[in-house]
Amino acid sequence: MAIGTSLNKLTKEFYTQDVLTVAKELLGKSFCKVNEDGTFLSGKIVEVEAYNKINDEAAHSFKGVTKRNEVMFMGGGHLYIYFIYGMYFCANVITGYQDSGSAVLIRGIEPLTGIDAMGTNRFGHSDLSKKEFNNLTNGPGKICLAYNLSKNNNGENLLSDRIFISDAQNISSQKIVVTTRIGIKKSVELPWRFFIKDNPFVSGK
DNA sequence: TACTAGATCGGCT
DNA sequence: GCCGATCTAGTAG
Repeated sequence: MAIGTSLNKLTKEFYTQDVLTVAKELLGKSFCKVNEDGTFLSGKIVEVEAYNKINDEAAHSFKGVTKRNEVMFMGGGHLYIYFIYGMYFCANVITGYQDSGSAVLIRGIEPLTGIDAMGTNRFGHSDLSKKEFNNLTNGPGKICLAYNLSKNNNGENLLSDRIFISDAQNISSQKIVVTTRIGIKKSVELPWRFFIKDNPFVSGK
């Protein structure tokens, strides 16, 4: 908890902004988790995608509240974690006010601290090869494995001292690349994927 | 490097 | 029943 309180944690006001604003401004910030044994996991967010209830058929919230997506309507600053393809989890940051149904999917992270623990979570061992290190957190499913995030963490509050995001200098707009989103079939034309140019932990190509 | 298929299961039609 | 906001291992070139 000392760690959580000493860092410059993002506030409720940050998360209640518009989903596209939050998505862009999350780039460069540190996604942090404190394990029960005190291990501090953190990494720089380098790739995100925005999802929105309005005009976005790819969003889980598009058709309204269900048991599965109810966290998306709980208001900015919550963590929405869902199960996909029978074996993986994906982590999203909820944005906007209550009932917004908008979220930012974390797709790429550059590991900073707790790398040994992340390696053990993902590959069963630390002391990673270069190849393993480069594949540690460059994708949404990989991030959840490395941070050991699962259904249990669905709905957690990012204003807590166990899982949170700490502030950092904004990435200059010249270093932010905007493209369409990956891996979806609907609303594919929306340019709502943002990543840091030339960063090796961006997923895909 | 590039493409293909397989793993595996909860949510929704 | 069907299919997905994924990842890996395998094969071919």
